[in-house]
Amino acid sequence: MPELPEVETVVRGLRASLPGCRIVDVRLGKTDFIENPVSLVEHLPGTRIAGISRLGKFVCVELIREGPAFNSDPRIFLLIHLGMTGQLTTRNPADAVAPHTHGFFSLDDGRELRYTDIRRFGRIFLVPESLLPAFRGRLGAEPLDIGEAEFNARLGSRRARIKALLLDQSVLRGLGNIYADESLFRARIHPARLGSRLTPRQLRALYRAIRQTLATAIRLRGSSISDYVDSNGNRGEFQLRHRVYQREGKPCVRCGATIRRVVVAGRSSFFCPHCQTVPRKRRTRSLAPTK
DNA sequence: AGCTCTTCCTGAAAGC
DNA sequence: TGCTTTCAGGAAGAGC
Repeated sequence: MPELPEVETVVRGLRASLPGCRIVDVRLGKTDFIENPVSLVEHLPGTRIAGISRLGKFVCVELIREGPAFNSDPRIFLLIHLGMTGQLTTRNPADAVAPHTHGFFSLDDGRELRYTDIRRFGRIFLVPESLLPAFRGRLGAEPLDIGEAEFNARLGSRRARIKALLLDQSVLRGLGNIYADESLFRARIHPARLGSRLTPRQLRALYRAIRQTLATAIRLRGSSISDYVDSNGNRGEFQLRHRVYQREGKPCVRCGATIRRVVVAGRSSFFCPHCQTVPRKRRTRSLAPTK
């Protein structure tokens, strides 16, 4: 499933060849996951791709409407969330169309940008430039940009479980189930521990673990565990480095204990019960000698 | 504030 | 063998 490293890989691939191209035609299949399909067909043809970037798990395509009619607000942003099974690839029109392909964006150089999404958990919508800051404001901080002090403030003050906080896109933007679990393992923190119960040392370890995990995953072009492929249709390799994710019942690479799975924040959470100690239940003072 | 449950969707895997 | 059921999960919304 595409999380920050996968989306970053897709974005880098698209950035290598799309900027400068003009969108000449838009065709859509099923549109129940598209916020306003008519607006795509109306507004995209004729725009030029000025840049491709990533906002959390969103691919952000910067488009410029050229011509005198658009002097006031010429810039629009096409936001694409890949959901669970979304794929964004550049193809030639003659290439076979993969099943569940629901978006075709024809380019003036003859190629086609295609959106494929088996489960249609993705989202596609347009944001005018004037509304982009508001959209960005609803998302949390970029995990690779945030400083340690702000990281501590955002996570260390919260009484929710750390796993829930890592998955909450309004806290940090871009982490999903894989990288949350992998980062917690590397920081030796149990997923059910409360943010406010983390020690300064643990917060530091987590901050570093997230950065290191994401950086390595980007270097290996993401994790391909089900449908993920990059913009050229290639799979990533970070799934080979997973230490806990989907490794229930297997030995911990660090200590040999058996990896376990629990549900935290409604999500499967894989962890090593030896390396990531279970938070202690709150104790009453009954342990003190009664006399 | 934060938790659980539900909804969306499909295909893989488990169950019978 | 083949059909049916269950499950996974990102995000949003409801209800507690």
